[in-house]
Amino acid sequence: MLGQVRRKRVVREGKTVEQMVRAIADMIVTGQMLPGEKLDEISLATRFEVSRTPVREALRELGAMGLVGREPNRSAVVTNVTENYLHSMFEAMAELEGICARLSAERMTVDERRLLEIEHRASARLVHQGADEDYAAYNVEFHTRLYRGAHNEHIFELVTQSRARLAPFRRAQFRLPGRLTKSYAEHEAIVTAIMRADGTAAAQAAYLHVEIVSGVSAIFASAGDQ
Amino acid sequence: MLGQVRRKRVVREGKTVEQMVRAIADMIVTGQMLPGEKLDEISLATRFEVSRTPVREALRELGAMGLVGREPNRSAVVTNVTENYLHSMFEAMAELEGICARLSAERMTVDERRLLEIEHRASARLVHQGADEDYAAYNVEFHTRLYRGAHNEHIFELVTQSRARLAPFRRAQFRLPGRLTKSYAEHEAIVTAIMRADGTAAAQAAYLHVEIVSGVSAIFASAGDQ
DNA sequence: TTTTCGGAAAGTGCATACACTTTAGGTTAC
DNA sequence: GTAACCTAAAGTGTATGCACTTTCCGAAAA
Repeated sequence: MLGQVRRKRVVREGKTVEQMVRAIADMIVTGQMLPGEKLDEISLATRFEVSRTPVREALRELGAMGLVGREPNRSAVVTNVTENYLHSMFEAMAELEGICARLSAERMTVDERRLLEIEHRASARLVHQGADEDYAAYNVEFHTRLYRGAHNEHIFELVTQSRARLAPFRRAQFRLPGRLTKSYAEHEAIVTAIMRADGTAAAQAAYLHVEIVSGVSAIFASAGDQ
Repeated sequence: MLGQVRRKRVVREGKTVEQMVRAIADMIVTGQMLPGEKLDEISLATRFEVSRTPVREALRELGAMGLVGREPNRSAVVTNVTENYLHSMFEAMAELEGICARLSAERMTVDERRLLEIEHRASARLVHQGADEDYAAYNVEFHTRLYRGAHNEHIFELVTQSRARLAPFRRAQFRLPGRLTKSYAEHEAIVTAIMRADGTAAAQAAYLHVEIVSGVSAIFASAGDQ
């Protein structure tokens, strides 16, 4: 059974690296890999059953995305930011979400508005059930809707990218008692303003919402420091 | 003299890829390479006197930065965006600069404010001389000062990255007659607002400034389309 | 006991090799 | 003359090899 190496698809679709990037990014964003953890090329190569070459390319891309840090001649490391930088990311997030909310209030189509409101109302059930996992998933969707509603591709990319980078540091915010209910109320303010096409109010409500999340998450972030 | 291959530094500082990224990015941003142009790995490898391996990593990174586009089994291409996307980038830029200006108005130290004003006044000379090259260089500095003045690292990164991606499409704006003088006047409005610590006015002035640049540059962008 | 030093083991950086894909001409069929 | 096909050349995707660097650990020195 020597050399029985199951040649994975010999057809070249050029997707190997992309898949690895997604897989690794997901592990980082969902917290299966923690800030500070090392990512050595050989282990990853073994894990994904490829050679080091595509692994290196994936790490390079993750580095450019800001999810891992790289220094010459040493292993890539899941990005761990200073408290100061973390704060700047939350602030940036608040500003960006504010912009998205304002633009959404001004530009969302009738359908987009309707869907936003319907889904928001529906999320009340999750709050009452105290289903934090499900609410967290809904929450991601809610914010994505806001980003899309701004009808600006580049801003969408910026805010999405920022959110991914921030994700490893804001885990588990909904486990705090009462946070679910408050989050719902904050969403309510944003939705209402958007339905009224009141850009200023929407921006303000969104900014406040992120600022609160920032405060809640910071606790967890500092707890995870080494 | 066979195999006389001038071993480039045998010492591994791990900077090869980084240097190439910078070099290529610079060519794209300064317009030595135009949107749509192909970047084939072999030519680049020859040009930089390295093998394809580091070239590929550099291209991967440039791809993540948004400066080149990549598709499976074909050469990397200098990013060429749709008019729609270009518009979204300009709008994002205006929003981001608005934020930076507002935060600068609120947060710049006394020294930063002083320097901003002094340099701004000094740039009047370049305007009178009609030195568009030099003014363009100063202009980059001026905006960088604004980005830094916001005292937010992440926003600085976002806006810097966006500016780089936009650069290939806004070349030569200062060659339009009268643009230099108008640009100076717009800067003046921003500087004045910042000196007065009037965040709202600064944001508004900065937004307007970018919006005007956007209009001016769009002409060139569409002229460069293929 | 702690520090310092040496050297093997583990890991990164780049070159090279080769399989596979796309591209570009030229040739044949219509 | 044009369209369809075929094939060689050019180019990309990944594996492998080797030089170099970092890391780790045990032995010697303080």
